[in-house]
Amino acid sequence: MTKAQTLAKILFEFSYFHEMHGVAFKPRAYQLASESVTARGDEVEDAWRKGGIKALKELPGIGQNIAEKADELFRTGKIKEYEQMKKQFPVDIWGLSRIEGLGPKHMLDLYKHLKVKNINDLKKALKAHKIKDIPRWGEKSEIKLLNQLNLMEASGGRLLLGYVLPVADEMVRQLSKVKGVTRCTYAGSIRRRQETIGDIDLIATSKNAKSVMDAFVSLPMVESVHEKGKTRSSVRLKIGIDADLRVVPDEVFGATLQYFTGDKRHNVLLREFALSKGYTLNEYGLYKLAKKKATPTTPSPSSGRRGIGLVACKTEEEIYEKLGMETPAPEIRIGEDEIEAALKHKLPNLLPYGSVRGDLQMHSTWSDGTLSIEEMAQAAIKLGRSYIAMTDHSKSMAFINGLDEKRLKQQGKEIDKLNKNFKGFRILKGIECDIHKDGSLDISAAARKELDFVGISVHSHFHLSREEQTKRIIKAMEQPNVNCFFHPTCRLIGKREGIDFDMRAVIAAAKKNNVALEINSFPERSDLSDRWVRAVVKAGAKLMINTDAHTAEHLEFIVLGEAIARRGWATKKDVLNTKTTKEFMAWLA
DNA sequence: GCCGTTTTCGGCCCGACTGTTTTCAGTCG
Repeated sequence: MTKAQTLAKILFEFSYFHEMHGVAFKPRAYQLASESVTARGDEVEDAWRKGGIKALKELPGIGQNIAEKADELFRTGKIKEYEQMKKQFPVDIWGLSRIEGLGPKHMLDLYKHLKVKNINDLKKALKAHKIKDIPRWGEKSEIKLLNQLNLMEASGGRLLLGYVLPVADEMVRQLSKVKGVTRCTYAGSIRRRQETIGDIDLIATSKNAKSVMDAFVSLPMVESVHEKGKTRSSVRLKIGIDADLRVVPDEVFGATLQYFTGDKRHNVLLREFALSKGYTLNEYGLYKLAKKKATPTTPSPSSGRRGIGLVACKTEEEIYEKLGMETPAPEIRIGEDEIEAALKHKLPNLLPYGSVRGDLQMHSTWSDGTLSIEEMAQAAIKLGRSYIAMTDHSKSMAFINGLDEKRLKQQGKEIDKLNKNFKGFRILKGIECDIHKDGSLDISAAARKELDFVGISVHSHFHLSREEQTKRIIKAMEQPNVNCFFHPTCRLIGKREGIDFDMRAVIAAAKKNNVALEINSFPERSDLSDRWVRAVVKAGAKLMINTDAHTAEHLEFIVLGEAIARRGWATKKDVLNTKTTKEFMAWLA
């Protein structure tokens, strides 16, 4: 954990601690401060280094008291008040809070009655069926808690792509600098851009494998070493997953990359197909078999290295080509119909990374964002966007200062003013408009008409019946001046299942009403998922890829959304915000 | 504990659902 992460965690724990004791207002203050620190990361410590407590107080949500605590942490590595609090309440608040539905009051109950301090204690208590006997708890609460624990653990051990990718990039960067390394990259689920990652697979080519291994096990992000061999090592990373490194000779890089990129099902299908054509495929290359009939044993790596019957190994493209097919992009290697399409040379021309020109969902300090409209715009310009839509929340979201029609109008004036100063960049006046239970919208038709862009989304009534939910969403889509349906399923990976509705009916309604479906790039959301993207593409409806940014750094999530689009076989024409500003405005009109 | 072109003191804006209860506490967004 970086110091900023530690600080964010401590502030979060203070928030829960105060909340469980019924303290007013402090919980929210600590919560906001925690989020503010999380959003800014290492910038917080940088600010402190430059300007001490005074600089810390400049950050939103941080006043005298919290600035002093941060100062104490940065100077001494500890916060006294926090240590005292932990003595009084030695509970892993941070860890337990990952369980959905387990809030501060319940945590206090569990500790007071059953001395539950962490996940392990909780499991024991659940097993002994002791939880239902706590006052105000019952059979159902116990079952629900067990289910939520299981749901969290099912996703546990896997981390979201968006948070693993920077670590993997940094490992590749550092290993590439090691003397003797010719090439280094990641393969596996990261290269395929799966939404969650179980471990990091790295490949390097070098004539001096040992020096690469030495460097690998002593990388700063490594916590401990499982094994260290001549060509393969495995380590535990500080972020809580493993990383494996394989070192091979440079000549066989393509074969190794193909082999370790997977996925498993894709490779099985590909190897079966190779066998049927009289080849065999392993991590050292594609080999022609001597006899027509396939040998039951896999050729040993040593025979592979000697190159007996070697047909291809330098690049992936060479291997796929010798097998008579196009090379499927890593993102679509899932062992379904991609090999068939590759053989027919009918693979789609996937949306290239960097195609998105406009980002159409983001938040400012007008609702729950951390930066002003201008700051968000400047950050978007820096990333090369041509246009953005400012889509703060609507009034139903009162707890985060959602906008009513009046404030929306005021915000529009601010945007008009800002737009006058931009050249080749435009802020669209937008809203993230709540869909009410009955499918009506939170912002009036008259007010929507004044906006450039309207996104609609579900933030309430997650548990309607499938029929009601479908009806509600379609009714919302049929309203005038609606352009995009934001994070359609509302799922949060590892935390919350999506809402239940008839997706195909909604896709059809989207097409009919000219409403785009969003690919929300925020790592926890990744919503729509790759599977639904493919359904949208097949149905001929349109997509938009947005970040849902609440701060500047979030704007960089767009590549994650592009990855989802690629995994869903989307091309440039399927995604509306690949259009130029002029084209996009024309579409809106 | 934070915040301030309505305040340096006095606000901090809600509403639904669930599970436990016969009136409400806890959680979420």
